[in-house]
Amino acid sequence: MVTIADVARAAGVSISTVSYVMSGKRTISQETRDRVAQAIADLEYSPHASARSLASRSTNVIGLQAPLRAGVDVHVVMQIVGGIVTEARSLQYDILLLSSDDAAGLSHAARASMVDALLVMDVESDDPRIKTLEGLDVPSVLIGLPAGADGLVCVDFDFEAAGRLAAQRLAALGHRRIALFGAPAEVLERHTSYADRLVRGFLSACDEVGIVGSVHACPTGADSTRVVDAVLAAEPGLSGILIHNEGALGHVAAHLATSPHELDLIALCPAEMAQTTAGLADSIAIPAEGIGAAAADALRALLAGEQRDKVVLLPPVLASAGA
Amino acid sequence: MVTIADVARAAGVSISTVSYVMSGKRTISQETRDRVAQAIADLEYSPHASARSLASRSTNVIGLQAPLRAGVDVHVVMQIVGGIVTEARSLQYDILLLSSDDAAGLSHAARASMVDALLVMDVESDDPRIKTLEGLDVPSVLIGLPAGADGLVCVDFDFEAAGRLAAQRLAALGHRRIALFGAPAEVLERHTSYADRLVRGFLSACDEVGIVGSVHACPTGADSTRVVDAVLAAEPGLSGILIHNEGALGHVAAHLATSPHELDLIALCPAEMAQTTAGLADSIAIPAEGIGAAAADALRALLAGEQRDKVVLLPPVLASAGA
DNA sequence: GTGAAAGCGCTAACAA
DNA sequence: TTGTTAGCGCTTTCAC
Repeated sequence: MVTIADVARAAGVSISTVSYVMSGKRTISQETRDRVAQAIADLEYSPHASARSLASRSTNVIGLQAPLRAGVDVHVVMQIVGGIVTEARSLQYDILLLSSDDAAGLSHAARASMVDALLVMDVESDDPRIKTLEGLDVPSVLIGLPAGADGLVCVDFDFEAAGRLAAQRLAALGHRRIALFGAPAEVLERHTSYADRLVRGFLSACDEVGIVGSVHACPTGADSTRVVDAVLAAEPGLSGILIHNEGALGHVAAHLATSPHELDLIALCPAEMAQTTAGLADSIAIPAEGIGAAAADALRALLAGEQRDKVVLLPPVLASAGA
Repeated sequence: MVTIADVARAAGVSISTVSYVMSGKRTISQETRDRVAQAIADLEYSPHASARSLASRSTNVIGLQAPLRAGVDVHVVMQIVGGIVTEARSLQYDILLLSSDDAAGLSHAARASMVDALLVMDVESDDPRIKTLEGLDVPSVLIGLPAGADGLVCVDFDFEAAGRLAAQRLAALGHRRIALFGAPAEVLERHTSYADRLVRGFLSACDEVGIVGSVHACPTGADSTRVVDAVLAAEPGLSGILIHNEGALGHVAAHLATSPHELDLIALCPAEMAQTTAGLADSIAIPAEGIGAAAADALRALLAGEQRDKVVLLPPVLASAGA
C-alpha cells in the first residue's frame, strides 16, 4: 500500500507538504507542487479514505435510503438514484447504500460517522424517520414531501402543478369530462403525499376551468384496462384521461388505441417511457434524474452552510408525445 | 460524539476491554461484559467506522458498480441490488455505490481502501474492468458471465439452461416450430453474454428434440408487436414463443391474446412480472434477488478464504403462469 | 514556503 | 481475566 509518507519520500518533501498540495490549503511553490504531483502519479497514490476521515472528521460520503423493493415506479427510483450518484460524484461525494430502511439505520450511520449527510427517499407522513432525522447532527434531505417534515429540506417533483397542468391541457383540448387514473388502491389509501398532491392539483384545476374531473385507483398490469373500461362505461362523455401508473400505462395506452371511444390520453411518467408508448396525446415528464441531482445539490448547499429554501419543487413540463 | 473512552470510563474498565467485549476476541467475565454492554446502550455508542477500519485494516464495506442507467431490465437490476443489500446486511457489510462505471473507479476504491471487496454488474466480454479487477488486491465477484473472466468469481442466472428448458417445454406442449424473442437488436449485436447463452440453450434444445427454432431481436415497447406479427407471418406453423424482454412482454402478451393465432407464450422474467401479465402459458422466473444474494455470499466466502467454484449459475425453474 | 509533531478513535500486540 | 500502549495514515496546528 502506498502512503503519504511514500509520496513525501519520493518527492523529497515532508508529509505535511504532500497533504497541503492535495488540499490546496497552503501556498506551495510551483516547483514543489510539480514534484509532489509527479510522485503521486508515479506511485498511483490514493489517500486512505478512513485515515483521512478520521483526521478530518468528514467522510465525503452521503448515506442513501432508497426503496429497493419498490412497488410501482421502479424506473423512477432507478433514475433518481442515478441522478443522485451522478451529481454526488461531481461534488466529490460517494454514496453509501444504507441497508436498513428504518430510523435506526439512519442514526447508526450518523453516530458511527459513516456519512456526512443523509438522503432519504420514500418517506411518508408520520414516518418515524422524520423525528429521528431532526435529532441527528448530520444534515439530511428528503426526496418527497411528507406532512410533518417542516424542519427538513425536501426535494420533489411538483405533483400538484402537474395535476393542474394536465387538467388545463385536457380542457384546452376541448374535453369537458376527464379522469385521473393513478396509483393502485393501496397506495392511494395510504395517502402517499405525491398521490394526494396530484389529485388535489387535478381536481382544483378542473373546478377552476369548469369541467368535471374524477379520480380512480388503478391496478398494475393488464387488470388496469378493466378498470378503465368500467369507468368509461360509468361516465359517458368522458373523453380525456391523465394516467400516472408505470405498470398500467402500456396496457391502458394499447387498450385505448383499439377502443371505439374517441379520447385523449396524457401520461405522467419518465420521458423515456412516454417515448416508447404509442397512442399518447401528450405527456408530462417526471424529471427523475433531475430530482436526484437537485437533492444531491441541496445536500451540498446544506453542507456548505448556504441558506436555501426548505422545499424544492421541480416544475412539470408538458411535452408532445412521440416528438 | 461518544467514543470508546467514554464507554470505558462509564463501565469502569479500560478501552481495550470495551474493544474486546465488542469483538469477542477475548474471554471477558460475564459481569464485566454486562457492565460494558450497559454502558454502550446507555451512551448509544457506535464505534467510529473510520477509526475502526484504519486500525483493523478492513472496512466492512463492499463496493458495487451497478448499471443505473440500464437499458432493458430495470426491474431485474433493482431486485439484484436489493438481494445484494439484504444479504450484505446480514453479513454485516455495507454497500458503497461506486459512482463511476469504469475500471478507474474500481481501482480507486481499492487503492483508497474504501472497500474490502468489489461487486461488479453488467460486465461484457472484453471489458477492460476484467483485467483491472484481476490486478487488484481486493477480491471481487462479477454478476454475469463475460468471456475472458476466467480468473474471477462469477455469479449469474443459468440462461443457457433456461433457453433449453423453455424449448423442451414448448416441445412437450406439442409445438414443432417455436421462436425466441429476446433483447433489442443493439443488445444482441453486442453479443452480451446472457443473450448469447440463452440463444445457445434454446437452439441446441430445439435441435435435440427435433423441432425448429428461430431467434429474433425484439424492440422495447409497442413496436414489439409489429416484429412479432412479421415473424408470425413469415413462419407459418409457428405456435410457441419464448420471450425475454421486460419492455416488450406486456405488449406482446396483450397483443397475442387478441390474435387469431393459436399459440403458447412462455416469459422469462422476474416472477412478479409474470404474475401481472395475462395470457402466459408458463413462465421461467429470473431469481433476481437470489442472484444478488448469491453474489454477496460468494464475496463472503472469498473474504473468508473459503475455496469455492469460480462460477455459480442459478438454475431456472419453470412456473405455471398466474399460479 | 516548508517541517515536525500532536492528535483523530480504534485494534491488537505486549504485559501483567 | 484485564490494562497499557504502539501504531493505523492522515490533517492541521505550531514553529521556523
